[in-house]
Amino acid sequence: MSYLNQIRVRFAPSPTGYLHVGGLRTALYNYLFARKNGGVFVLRIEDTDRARYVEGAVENLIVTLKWCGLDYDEGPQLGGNYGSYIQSERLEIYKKHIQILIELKKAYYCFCTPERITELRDSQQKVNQQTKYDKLCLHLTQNEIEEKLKNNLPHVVRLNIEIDKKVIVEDIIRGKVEFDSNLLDDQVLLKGDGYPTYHLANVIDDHLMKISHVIRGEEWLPSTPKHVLLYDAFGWEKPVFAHLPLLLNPDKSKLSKRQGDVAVEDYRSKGYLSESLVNFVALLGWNPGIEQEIFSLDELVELFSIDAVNKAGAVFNIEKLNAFNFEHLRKKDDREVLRILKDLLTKSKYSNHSLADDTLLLIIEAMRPRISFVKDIIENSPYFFEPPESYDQEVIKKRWEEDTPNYLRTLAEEYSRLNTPSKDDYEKALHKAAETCGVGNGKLIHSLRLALSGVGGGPGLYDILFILGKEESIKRIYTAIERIK
RNA sequence: GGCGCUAUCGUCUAACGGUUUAGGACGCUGCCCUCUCAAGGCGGUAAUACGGGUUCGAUUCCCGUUAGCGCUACCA
Repeated sequence: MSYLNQIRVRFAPSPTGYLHVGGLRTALYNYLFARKNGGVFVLRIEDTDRARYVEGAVENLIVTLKWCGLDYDEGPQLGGNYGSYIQSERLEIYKKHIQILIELKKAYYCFCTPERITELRDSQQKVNQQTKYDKLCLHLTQNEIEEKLKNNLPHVVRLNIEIDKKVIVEDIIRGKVEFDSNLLDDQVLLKGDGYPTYHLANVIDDHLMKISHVIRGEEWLPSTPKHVLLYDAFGWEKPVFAHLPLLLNPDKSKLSKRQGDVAVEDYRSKGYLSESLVNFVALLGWNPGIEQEIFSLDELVELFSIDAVNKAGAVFNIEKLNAFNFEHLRKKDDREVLRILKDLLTKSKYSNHSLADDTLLLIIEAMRPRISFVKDIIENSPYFFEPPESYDQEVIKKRWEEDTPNYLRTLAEEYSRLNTPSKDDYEKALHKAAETCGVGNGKLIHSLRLALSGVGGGPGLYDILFILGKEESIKRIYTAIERIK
């Protein structure tokens, strides 16, 4: 009877300072798998590399995960029955287990200096051999080992890989993958500083934390046979493996910093909605087989199936992410967009604007089909927050004629007679002014737009008038007459 | 170099041997709508890497070639 019948998965990042989008995808698939199957989602921090530790990284990771909506059931700050969930706090556990391995002769002390290892590797490389430790220290006698240990000689502990063995990795996504043990290196399990390597720590923790499914990136596939050997050495039941396809740069290499943003935090600060990022990343390597593409996190949980995950890597395509953001922004509640907009305004040069929420809501309504980001409201239509600083030359050339000032004056006079006008009133008054001038509406419409906004495009003209209000609109008309040409 | 993984439009993908003139989305693009810019509606563009098998029939199964990627640390 398996003791892994309760579904328990984990996301096990190392605290390097930020959450990589590839990491987000891995975390998301783990989360979706757990939620879909009534399992438990564990967060575990793999901080066994002291050199790479970044202050505050764990806290940041948790904040970012939370922003994405991925709440974990056990982990740092939350606790659980299998803690600690931070590997640097589990050193004694690893030491205890490494002793078992040594007694079993599945692992052995190695006193070789880093220099010797480097030399060995170099010489192997020179003759195009695979690089591998030569098991020199495996042949030390018990006395020699004890002597060296007594003298506190620096050492590591290595996995003793058996020769001539076929190691099979069973993977949900890729099927059976076979490795020849003769090609596997005697991996360091316990480092000179007493910390375990990933290989040792992840196997021990996954076992102790009763992880049933290891869902992680494909870059781990080549080292999985070592993990399998470790499970076998301990006599432990193996979890089910699922190696996810990689997220790729446009040039198809593994997604990296050099070719754009990779931190979830970067996308967050650029104004992407977490829903968009999560939705987009979910569809990189998986899809539910229906034509719908826009999903909430809950819908993803409902639809998710680990069996449907693809094998091939997927390019992280910003253009499509932007389209997802457009879609999610359209679906977002008015009040939430308002909250975001007000927050952005506070940080902008319009921080002392005096627009009421109702007016901002009108602006949001007018701009929503024209933007992919909330910040675009401020960037694309600054005229809602301040009078135009300049007027688009192209539009002037095309729409501003000799008689335009006269038409606009007539229009302004018409508008000044209005009393708390509606959009409709603005339109009717414009028609009337055009008639008075004996010209088509178009002669007024385009030049009026230019006078009000300084540009040639944007929301409906009467929407702009209504949002700006009568006084401001008239003021802008006269200003434009003065300033243009 | 060795080992491993992968291979459908430019990109993300659908097709779980036959319902396929290979479907959708993004991008690009044409038309319509229209006070502009968008949005929206209706179209268009563009793919099974190559070669062998298996089969009555291969995008789908097998083998090889090629290409891409990953791993090859006392990093994860």
